[in-house]
Amino acid sequence: MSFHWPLTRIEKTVSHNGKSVSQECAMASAPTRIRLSDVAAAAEVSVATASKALNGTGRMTEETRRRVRDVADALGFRPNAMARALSSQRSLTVGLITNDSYGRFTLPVMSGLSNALVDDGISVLMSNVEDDPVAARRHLDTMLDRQVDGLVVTGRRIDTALPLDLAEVPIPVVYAFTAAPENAVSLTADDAQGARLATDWLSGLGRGRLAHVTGPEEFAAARIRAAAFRDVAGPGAPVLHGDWSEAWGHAAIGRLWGQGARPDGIFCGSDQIARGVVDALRERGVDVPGDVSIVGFDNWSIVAAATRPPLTTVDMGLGGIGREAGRLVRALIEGGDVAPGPRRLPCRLVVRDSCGGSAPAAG
Amino acid sequence: MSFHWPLTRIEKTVSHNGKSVSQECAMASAPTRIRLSDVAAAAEVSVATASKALNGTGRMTEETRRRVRDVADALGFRPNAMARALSSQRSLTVGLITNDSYGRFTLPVMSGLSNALVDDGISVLMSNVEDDPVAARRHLDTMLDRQVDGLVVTGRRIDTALPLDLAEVPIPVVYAFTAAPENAVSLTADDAQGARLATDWLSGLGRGRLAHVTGPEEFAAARIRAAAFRDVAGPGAPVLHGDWSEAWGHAAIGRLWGQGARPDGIFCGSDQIARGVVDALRERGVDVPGDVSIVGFDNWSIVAAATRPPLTTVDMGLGGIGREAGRLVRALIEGGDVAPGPRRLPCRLVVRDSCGGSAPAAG
DNA sequence: CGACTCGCCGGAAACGTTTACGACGCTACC
DNA sequence: GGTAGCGTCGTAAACGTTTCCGGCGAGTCG
Repeated sequence: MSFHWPLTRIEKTVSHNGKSVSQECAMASAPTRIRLSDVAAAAEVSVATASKALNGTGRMTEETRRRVRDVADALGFRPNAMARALSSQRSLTVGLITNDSYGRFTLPVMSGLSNALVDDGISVLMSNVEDDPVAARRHLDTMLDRQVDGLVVTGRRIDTALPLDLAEVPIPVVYAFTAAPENAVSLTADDAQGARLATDWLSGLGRGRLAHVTGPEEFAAARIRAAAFRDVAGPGAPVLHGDWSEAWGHAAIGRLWGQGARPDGIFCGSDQIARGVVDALRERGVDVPGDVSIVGFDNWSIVAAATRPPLTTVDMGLGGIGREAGRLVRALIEGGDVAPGPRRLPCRLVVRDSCGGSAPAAG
Repeated sequence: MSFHWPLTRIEKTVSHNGKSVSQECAMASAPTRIRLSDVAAAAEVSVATASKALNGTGRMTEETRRRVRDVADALGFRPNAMARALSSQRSLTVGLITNDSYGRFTLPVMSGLSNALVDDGISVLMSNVEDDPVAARRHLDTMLDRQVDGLVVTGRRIDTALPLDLAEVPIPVVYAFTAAPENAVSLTADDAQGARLATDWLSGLGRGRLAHVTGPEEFAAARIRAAAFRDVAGPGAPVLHGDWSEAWGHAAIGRLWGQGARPDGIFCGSDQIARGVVDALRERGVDVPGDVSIVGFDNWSIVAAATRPPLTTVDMGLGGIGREAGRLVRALIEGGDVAPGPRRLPCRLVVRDSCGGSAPAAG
């Protein structure tokens, strides 16, 4: 049921002290929002009862409750969130802080988060703090002034922490897709499972000489994925660390081919790397996916789809991470006990054309 | 001055009815925020005076005002935004609605917006409404419940409108970088100026046979840029409309070269198109920037920097658009008279390597 | 038939600000 | 010295909810 501003006059029947007064409020020019007291008056109950009726609290005849609800619906009543917040000491608001200036990771997370919370009437207060601690502190303070009930922190990539110390913040904090303190509630993609998914897919297609081209070894995600890759592909399978760029993907092919290693399946640590790899192979006259199958990571569709051929890649489900962050922060706010520590959400494989074949034999 | 939670005990000196009572509130476990009444008590004035002192309203001795301010600082007082909102009927909050799921355009805008507003204590409530009108309505209603003072609407590209009718919304709306109703306050990049910048740059480098490869003609931005391009390059200069993709840039080169037209300067409607163009030229053995100079549009650094050679491109200043949107929405909220209609903010050229040469002769 | 119980509902006090209005003390002038 | 006038500050009523607690009606049992 959606709310529309009252464009007509509204009859308020106020019954007070036994005598019933009918008054009319003209709202041609400045439409006043319906207040709870208006609903109460129209339903001929007290404000207290109206509040309880609508919130499902308190005890009263089912008939009364229904009547209040019907009246509220008819009048298009929507509670004033400010008043509600002031009174209940809960703002029904969570803050989302990010340092991902491009939004590539953050926006899907924020979207999942806000969708997970909007049905509870919770909205998301967002701000982007570059890497300036002072500005970050100012944004955080503004959120705290606004009595946010919880905080979600996200970032541009795992391993780059925000310039903020949230240890003393008096509200629940959930870290999503960013570096988190040891004992915090945090959420990331399951890199190991994602890497296995990719590697299994390659070997399922009959690719036996696998290689992994990925980001810097300092990144936990890169290390975890590399380890999972070796679990499947064998301890001797080559793993090349570089940076997260196309240029590195390009260079890595030069290095592999220069060494005479000729993998027939390459799992890449990001779609950008994969794109560099595919381009380098094409330039060398190596056919993808004929000669070599490629799997990327991120499912950054703008890159994955523009690559020729379009990339088969691992999707981290950022939206899902956002939704789960919403669930967790809500649980924490409501006082539920949520075990601290990292949580990993499964990735899924998005199949496009860069691997050839169809499903692996095993199905 | 940043706010830190009080970790020590706080002496409150309450003077009431002439007699002064000193009481102590222990806050070892649950730190209570300092309220205005605490400040007032400590400064030995009334709550009203304290409020006026801190807000710079009302009249009082400069000494009193300073004393209250000093006490507030010392106590680390931060006003409760909910109470303030309820009382003053202004939530000090603006909503940002987008339908840009990737965040490529939206996040810079939101960042500029929130930075423009944070110093006034205004924060940004954000939500991403895909293209579902029902969900969009729900998000909007939640924001209105929260009494947002204004709304900024942004999108993934000019010309795709949000599935929302904001005509009846009782608060100011500013459209930033998205399709807007005729008489609304809206903000976009100055496409004509940006296109002239690019084209001038190319001819300044001595390129005389210019072409323009851009997005669909249905997009106003594409039409405007094309017109500006022809203003500079001459009415006969070829303009090729396609979609906003790399593939189209690639294909466009095939078409141009197939026709025997051999431009020596190409202005592209997006960095993605430019990338396709550059790749296609390389594949044909045409040297960029030796034989042909390329200019892109968007300064999407992740694409522009990954292209070989890195793209010289037009930056639309999305952050600036966000900041200006903040200024405008604040002005509207404060009742200032802002002329309706579209506003265009200047673009700037970011010079990388895809044009060769250095600055044009004219400087 | 009266008292006790129980369930439904209402009165009123919060929540922490802002702000209209009025009181009070001071100076200055007649 | 009384009073007008001005400038400071305090009292109290908002803002729109939630929630504690108590009253009051009806039903039941002695």
